Amino acid sequence: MKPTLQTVADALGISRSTVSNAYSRPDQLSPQLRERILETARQLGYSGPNPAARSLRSGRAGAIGVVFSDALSYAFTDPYAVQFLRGLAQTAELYDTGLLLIPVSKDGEAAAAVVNNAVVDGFCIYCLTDWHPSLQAIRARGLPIVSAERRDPDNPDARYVGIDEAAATLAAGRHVTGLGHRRIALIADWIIPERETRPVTVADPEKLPYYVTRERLLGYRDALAEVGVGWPQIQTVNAAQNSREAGAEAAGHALDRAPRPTAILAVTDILALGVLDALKARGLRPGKDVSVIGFDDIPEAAASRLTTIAQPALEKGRLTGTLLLDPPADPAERRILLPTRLRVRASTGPAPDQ
Amino acid sequence: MKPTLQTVADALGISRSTVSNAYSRPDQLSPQLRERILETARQLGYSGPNPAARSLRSGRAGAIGVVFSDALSYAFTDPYAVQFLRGLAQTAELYDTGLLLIPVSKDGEAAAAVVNNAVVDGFCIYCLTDWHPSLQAIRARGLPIVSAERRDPDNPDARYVGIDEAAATLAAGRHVTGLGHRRIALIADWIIPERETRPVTVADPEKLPYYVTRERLLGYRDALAEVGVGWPQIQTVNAAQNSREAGAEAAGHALDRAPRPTAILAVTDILALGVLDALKARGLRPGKDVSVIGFDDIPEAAASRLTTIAQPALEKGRLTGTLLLDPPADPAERRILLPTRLRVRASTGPAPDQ
DNA sequence: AAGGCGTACTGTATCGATACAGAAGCGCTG
DNA sequence: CAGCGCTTCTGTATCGATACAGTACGCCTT
Repeated sequence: MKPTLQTVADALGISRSTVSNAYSRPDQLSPQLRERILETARQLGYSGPNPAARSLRSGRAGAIGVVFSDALSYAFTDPYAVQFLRGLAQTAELYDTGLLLIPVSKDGEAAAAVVNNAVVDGFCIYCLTDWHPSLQAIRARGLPIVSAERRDPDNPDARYVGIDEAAATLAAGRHVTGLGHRRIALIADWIIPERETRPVTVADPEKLPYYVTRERLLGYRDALAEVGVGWPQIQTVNAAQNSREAGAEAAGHALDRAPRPTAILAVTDILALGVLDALKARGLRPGKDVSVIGFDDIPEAAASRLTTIAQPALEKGRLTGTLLLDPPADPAERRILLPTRLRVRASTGPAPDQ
Repeated sequence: MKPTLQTVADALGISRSTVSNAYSRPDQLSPQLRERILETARQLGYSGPNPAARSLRSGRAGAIGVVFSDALSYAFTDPYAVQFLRGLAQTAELYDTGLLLIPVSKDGEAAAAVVNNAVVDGFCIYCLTDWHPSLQAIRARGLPIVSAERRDPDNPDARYVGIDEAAATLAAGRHVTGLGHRRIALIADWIIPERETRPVTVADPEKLPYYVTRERLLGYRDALAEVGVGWPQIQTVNAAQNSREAGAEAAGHALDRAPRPTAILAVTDILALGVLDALKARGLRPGKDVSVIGFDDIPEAAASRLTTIAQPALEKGRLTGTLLLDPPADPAERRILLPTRLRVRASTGPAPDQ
């Protein structure tokens, strides 16, 4: 039989409450008694209050849940996501809090079940499509939620840390049009719910379901519209997932078609690196024959000389943690928009003469 | 007031147990009643059984704890660690289980507190020095433990997934001595408990406290002994941490000393990449002027043409998860040794004539 | 009609702690 | 020495569920 608080209390002939205080509120008893209690506990092999019981009674969990729409393992494949998580972890550490990574890749019922089972004090949501079934499960829990992405359209007061996605790609788009590019392809994941890499026709980009993809494409749309390139003239290719391979395959669809686009704009660096791979495979020179832009400025982007939009991923993670664990009193400070910056490197250059 | 099981039961005039069964054991009641219960719950805004209460009563937590000795954020910086976690996450996902990342960077008491607060069904331990204070806290919890590293010296029956570290570096060391190298420097983190980058003298490598460093260095020692190079002749440099920068700095200590070593063997790829940086900074050619070996075979290793020892990190993670969540009945199968492979690339070559 | 059996549901004990109100002890004041 | 306030400890109610034994009842045997 595992020892409990009661076991220790009985061994010393004192009250259970006092033993509890020895662990949780050292100021409530004399140091001598506390030391005696801890010593006795050690001898009995009692390892401290049962976390589940403590959590039930106190209402605190000592962990925050991190919910990802994709397979949980995705969290570890994208350097941007890794960087974000690192920031979040840094804050969590400050507050002696654990990070519970929650997989929600399954169907609705299973996803909700996992969310409902999580012993946490709050949720950080991240890369969730607007319609994801786990979202309503998360809301139903009634715990604090911080979006690491966007203002909650249903609840404008909800906390979030984000960037102005559309403004970022607007600037990048202007860079490209300024270089004379007019024949342009856009590559993104989650344009369509299906996981297929293929050209798609998007009637109205405002209606795209996944926030990040939608906003970034809208920024590019607006930049191109400024120079008279209408949305229907822009080729869009869906990538099955956010991976280098999918990016390369998607780029293939754009490149192996005449006339070839002079610029390919991807919504993430991972996809853009795939585009560079596709160029290389075809003997095309980035920034000369075809210009390429990514998003995130992951470390590999600099090494590959990829023009991209930098966003402060680590800071985003840190602030997300702060909003969750120690939110500022002023509600206005609970909504944070971080700056982005266009990083021009060798992968963009003047549009080639045709 | 948040609704509870009782609220729902009262609303329907049925027993609390039945409502509980509707969620946890659907086979115990008729589908019609179950549907009515779930519907009522929905209307009352009841989001399912409270996880802490459920966990307390049932004894199950639906999460496994992952404990790191270093700052929690370290988990996300080393590609090897990331790969391992990915594998672990894949298995966790199969069992609808979350992954609780536990920071144990603090002093003993704080580290133990965090471990004792974790609502988990088991622990995966990983990169913990043998003496780490959280270790005994983890053991005291009495939950299943899987080491992602090594056989537990105190309990040979304990589950683990590991590799034969010493055999791996023995093979790598023979590769180096076969190329004629005799003047050799070893670079490792955790040779000494202090976080300082500097040359150190290790009287007896068998006594090094950190398992991985110890075993890998012992393999190299044995390989060198085979060609008559004794331990005292080998230069050892401690790296303050497992980072590229520390690797470069450590390599500096070895390189800026006459006579210069012809081979530098590092215990991780991250450190070895730093060594390559240091060579570059000095105009030295890897594999010609100085040979370099790493360990892990992270993706960057191939890109940098680094000779290294590959270990199946993803598989290690997956199997660790399986041992924790669904251990094989046969105890012998609970101890797994995975294969490693020497990957010879351009960073090693014949020892230069002097 | 008595007996047996399976299904569907109920009721109570219990998981292991914390919250909170209250009691005891003790030194100090006037 | 009564009265007060402080510190230290006690005792009971409670957190929200699950386990498990037990009841009720319909249906089939014999």
